Amino acid sequence: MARKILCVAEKPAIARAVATHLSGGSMQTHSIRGNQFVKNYEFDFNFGGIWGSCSVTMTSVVGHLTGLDFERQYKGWLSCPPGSLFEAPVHESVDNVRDKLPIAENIKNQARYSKALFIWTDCDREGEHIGSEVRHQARSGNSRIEVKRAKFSNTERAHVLRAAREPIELDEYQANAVAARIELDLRIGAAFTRLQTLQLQAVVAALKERVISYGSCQFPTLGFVVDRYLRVQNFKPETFWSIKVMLNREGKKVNFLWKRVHLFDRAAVTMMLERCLLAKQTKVTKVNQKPTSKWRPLPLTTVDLQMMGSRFLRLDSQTIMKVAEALYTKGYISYPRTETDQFDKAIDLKKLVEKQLPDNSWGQYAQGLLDGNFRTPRAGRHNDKAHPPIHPVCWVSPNSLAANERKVYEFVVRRFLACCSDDAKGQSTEIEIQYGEEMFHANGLIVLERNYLDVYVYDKWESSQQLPKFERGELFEPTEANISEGKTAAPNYLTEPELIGLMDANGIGTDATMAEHIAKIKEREYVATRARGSGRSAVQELIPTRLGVALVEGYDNVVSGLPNSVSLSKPFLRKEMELRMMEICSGTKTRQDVVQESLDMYRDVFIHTQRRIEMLKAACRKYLIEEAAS
DNA sequence: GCAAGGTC
Repeated sequence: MARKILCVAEKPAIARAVATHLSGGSMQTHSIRGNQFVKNYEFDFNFGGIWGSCSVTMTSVVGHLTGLDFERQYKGWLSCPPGSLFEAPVHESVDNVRDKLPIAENIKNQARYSKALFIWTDCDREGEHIGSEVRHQARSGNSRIEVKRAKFSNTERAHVLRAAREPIELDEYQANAVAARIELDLRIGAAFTRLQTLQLQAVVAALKERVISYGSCQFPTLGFVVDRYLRVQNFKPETFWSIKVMLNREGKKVNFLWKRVHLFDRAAVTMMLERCLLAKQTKVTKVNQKPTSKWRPLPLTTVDLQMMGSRFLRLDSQTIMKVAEALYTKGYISYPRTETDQFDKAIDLKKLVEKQLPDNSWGQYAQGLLDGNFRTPRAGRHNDKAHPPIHPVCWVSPNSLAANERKVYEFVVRRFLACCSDDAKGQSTEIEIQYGEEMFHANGLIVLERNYLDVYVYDKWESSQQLPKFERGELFEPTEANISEGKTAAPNYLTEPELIGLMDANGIGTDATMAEHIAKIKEREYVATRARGSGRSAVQELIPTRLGVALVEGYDNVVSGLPNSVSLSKPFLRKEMELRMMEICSGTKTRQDVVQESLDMYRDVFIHTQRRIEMLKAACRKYLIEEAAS
């Protein structure tokens, strides 16, 4: 067999899974020198039309292979004005940390003897860029090597075999979009970080030796926390009034709620109630009884895992991701970083359900699914075309898991079984009445079939008190009708699941990094966590520190004079960068265009900040000296 | 001593 193909995946686990399928399980495994994670797998495979029978070496990288940095003379913080980092020369090199050099060497050496490089990185934007990094290494060993990539979105056997026989081209546009992102994040992050750190350290003693970093993701993340904090601080409660109608019938109390909910004008409400009382009788205008259901959850994505996890498992998002990664590495659950909330038709879900039969808590439930209760999961609207939704891969005894691992594993399994179940079914009743000119309603619910709720203990859906009988058109005199008074309540401080939801909705960070950004602004002491409530019902809330508030207020003051008022603590700038990346992907803009445009925009803000640096300093003095003293 | 994104 003369021809050799070099396959390179994005991570060791994919290399192993693909090699196993292509070789039918009979590959040879070799460790590489200098890296404990990456392995080379050797076997023969018939690629069909394109390359025919070949010997194959399948290996991997471990995420990005290279990093971008400034030339040496710009590395010292005092070596140049921070603003010059917008233009300073940069270079890409193999990261010397975490044993990446041996991985690069391995690819270069293997490429020497290979006819073709076959890239198996994830089929997303970052994956295309990692593929281009791999290509660069391979070409340094063999400049004439042919380059292809595999198109795949999971490691099901049939799917992998087809991908192996239908190679496509690397998407240069997507790789370029990522290259632009990398350069912008570096230049903008470093320039602003050095500027504000050097300037603010000199103002307040408390900031000496502290790094005050700026990042296009960490600042908007901080902005969300501060925004909510200010809304809580500035909240003024308002009194409102409402009309309540109650009827005693068949020994049951029925409370009717006002259609207007409440008003802030006491006199008006009093007058409305008086008109009701004048009418004496109320008339039933609607009796609506209909079947209703509570939908089973969607297949699990990373964002949902983090949001539901912080809410129900009492773990912060970073812990959840660490634990999920450990479960993935041990082969218990699928890849935990995914945006996909729809299962591919090719996945044999019943086989996965069957694996859970031995479990003491949910084994019986799983059996029920196999005995006829199984339903095809709902399909959400997201598909990253790289990974399936998070699901259990095999059953694992709770005894062999650490406490946090057990919690996360149990959540993943229960969620998966819930997805494969039927919706909960019930009957809802809505009674609407007219009393004078005003409308009121009462709602009832009877849960008839719990279905997925039996296994998905995190959702609550319970029958309300049963309503007595009403008939459309009937008249009755209410037992009570009066005014009730209430006060609007201040919003709560932001919780971690809420913050993740905001980041997700605004495109701040990715599924894999959102937890890191939150951890980063805690590490920088821009925000702190505090428990709201106590015991089992305690919730962690995020509260900005004085420094966090000072930075947001200071920058808002700085840019308030700019014509299109760009705020560094709002998500808009990041969103704009995302839109420009998409333009590179669609071919309407080049990488150079986008880098130039974005740098011009941020350079404006930067120069403005330098000119009005006093406003930033003043905000820090205000919060860190005056307030600390008072 | 800076970023964000991969992954371990």
